[in-house]
Amino acid sequence: MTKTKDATSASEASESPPTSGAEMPSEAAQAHRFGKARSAQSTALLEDYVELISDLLGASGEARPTDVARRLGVSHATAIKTISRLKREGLATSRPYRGVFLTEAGTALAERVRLRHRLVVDLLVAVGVPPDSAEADAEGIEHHVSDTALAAFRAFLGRGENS
Amino acid sequence: MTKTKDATSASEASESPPTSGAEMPSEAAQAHRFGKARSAQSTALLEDYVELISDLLGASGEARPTDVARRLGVSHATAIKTISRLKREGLATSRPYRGVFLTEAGTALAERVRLRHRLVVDLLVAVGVPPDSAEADAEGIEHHVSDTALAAFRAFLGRGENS
DNA sequence: CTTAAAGTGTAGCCGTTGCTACATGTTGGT
DNA sequence: ACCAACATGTAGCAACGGCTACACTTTAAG
Ligand SMILES: [Mn+2]
Ligand SMILES: [Mn+2]
Ligand SMILES: [Mn+2]
Ligand SMILES: [Mn+2]
Repeated sequence: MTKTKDATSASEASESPPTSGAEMPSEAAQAHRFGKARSAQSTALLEDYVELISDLLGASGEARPTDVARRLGVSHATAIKTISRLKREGLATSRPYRGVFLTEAGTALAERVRLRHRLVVDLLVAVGVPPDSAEADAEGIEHHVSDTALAAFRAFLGRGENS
Repeated sequence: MTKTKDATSASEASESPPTSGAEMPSEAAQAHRFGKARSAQSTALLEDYVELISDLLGASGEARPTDVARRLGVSHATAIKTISRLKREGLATSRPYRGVFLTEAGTALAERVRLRHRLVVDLLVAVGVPPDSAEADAEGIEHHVSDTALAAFRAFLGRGENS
């Protein structure tokens, strides 16, 4: 390697910590925030599946893996694998060739997720986002909105804790 | 197995597609939305790394892998592996034991991400979300806000295309 | 009833993002 | 100059979420 260490000669004089710009949050606080965002990501997929299955059940009485896959834009194999994760986590049930259904926990989650989805879309529209964009962005945003923020959204929209 | 097929006897009469509730979006549109949310997820991590590295460089002149790891709340091995992905994608450079730096592309991305982050926080606060919650939620939300929505946010906040 | 189409399930692959454990390099204190 | 502490890098593991390919079952057409 012949390490020509002296390469660092010119730049080592001014190692001034600028300290000028904006403050950075504490390490602990920042790590906690990033951790929350990561864990939200891990549940986002489950939430989308449960909400979609609930919609399909409500609209046509059944939720077949292929329909779920087509709506999500993934292969049926992927959908089936994720549905088996839903079952593992107690959110859904399914018997071979008989479609997917939601457990009580799954139904409750779907309800919460559906309300949250609508609230997020409504808030985006209320601040001026075009409806199509609002609907598209909400699909990702919804999974990262805390209950605290949801309450604020409701207040802003002039709804008293319902809807 | 002895498949007693007649088990489906009682329930097969009313296979009415309710069709009553809310309309569902078209399969294609919905799949497209979910796909966008998925791809946003895949860049979210890169965005957070780049923004954080930029912050560290601005605040102290250097961004060491261990600092990045502590701020993100992950192990240093994880941080190093992701940093190597940043390098692979042309966003960062680093020489062993010498810290991480951003390429021009990385710097540009960091700038965009920082502005977007601030805009999202400001909008959340403007609609009544407490600052701490706004900051925490923004960390996840930011990665799913389209340029269209950002423009609407700016307009809502009364800022003409800057900041 | 027979057969083709559609749906379902399984297996095996890959890339990403975590982790722990261990090995190696750098640096500061004495 | 030395050694201990710290930082960095590497290896190997696991879970997740994609995919394609193939096998099987159910449903629909004729
Ligand atoms: Mn969603
Ligand atoms: Mn949704
Ligand atoms: Mn973020
Ligand atoms: Mn951010």
